[in-house]
Amino acid sequence: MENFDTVSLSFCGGTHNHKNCVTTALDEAEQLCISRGVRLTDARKRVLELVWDSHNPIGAYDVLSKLSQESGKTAPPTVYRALDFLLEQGLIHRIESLNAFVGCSHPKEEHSGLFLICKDCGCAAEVHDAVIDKTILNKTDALGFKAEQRVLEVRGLCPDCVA
Amino acid sequence: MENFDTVSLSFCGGTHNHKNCVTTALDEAEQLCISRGVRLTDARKRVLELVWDSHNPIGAYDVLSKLSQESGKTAPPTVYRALDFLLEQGLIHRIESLNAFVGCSHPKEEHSGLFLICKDCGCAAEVHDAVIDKTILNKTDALGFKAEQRVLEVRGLCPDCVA
DNA sequence: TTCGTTTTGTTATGTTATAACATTTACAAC
DNA sequence: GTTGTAAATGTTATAACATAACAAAACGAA
Repeated sequence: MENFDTVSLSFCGGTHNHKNCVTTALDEAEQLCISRGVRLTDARKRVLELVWDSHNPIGAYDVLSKLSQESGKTAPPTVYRALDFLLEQGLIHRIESLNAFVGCSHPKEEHSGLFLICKDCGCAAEVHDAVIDKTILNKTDALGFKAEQRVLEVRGLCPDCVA
Repeated sequence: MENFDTVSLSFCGGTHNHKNCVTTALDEAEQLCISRGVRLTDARKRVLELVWDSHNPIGAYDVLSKLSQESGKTAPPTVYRALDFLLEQGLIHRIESLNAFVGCSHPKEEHSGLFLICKDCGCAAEVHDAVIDKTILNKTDALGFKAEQRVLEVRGLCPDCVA
């Protein structure tokens, strides 16, 4: 497995051209879906783009309203179905504590990230740490619990908002 | 800090008299609220009892319907207010990935648990592990993120359902 | 007993998510 | 290219989860 000990979505202060992130993510998604033999339809791609466009985690109904603005009346299932597809393919993550979604920048391999959510600016960074993964797995194993999915979210203040 | 490296709510198969758990928890809650100078009113106490009575995590509206059965018409804010109070006092935990609540058996000290949630039987065990706490804190500190609250939930199969 | 605070009641509404079924689209087999 | 089938989308309705706002009651200190 590739080394993921990185902050994949930089904190809000990180000066990066988010447009590039989006383009790259969409291209990767396209390739990935082809290689998996699944269809990244226009609707799904557009939802993925809207999720990425929003720098911060975005709620399903916010995606819905943006979609409605550009395409006329749209109903919740349209959005939820696209989101479900994207979740299945690992192209986005759901932040449980926010009921919101963020793009994933390394969807190739299955993984559970650690999400650092700033209560002040609302930004969310996805972090990976093999030690954390191992530590938690050790614990669940020791208890005879067969772990399948993990939710790990930390709420607090990002470096920019601490300052 | 007391040693919490234990499974505080046993897995569903654990043969324990749950009624005792409930009684003990209610007594403790009573004492704790007195010592903190906050009021564990009848409504709050009853909600706490209902949460404990349910061996598995219980949703706010399930609490509501039980409350309505015994006390006549009850509205959501009644339940949510009680749940909020109990959360503030650390007497219950919220499971984000289930939108549900569980009693906490060691509310004296503030803590963030690890919740093991069985997708089969629906049981949830609260576990504590200082190494996990430290590992995660190390990571957030290293990134300059000031952690305040943590959500750590693992979904899978409990020992009984694996077998 | 009076006053201010906390708690509860009540009504309404906001937010998040899915069920169920009709229609359309993609695409492989012929 | 037509046709059959599966996948995807459209559409309507509703379920599930949560809070805002204001009125009334209960509590407890002065």
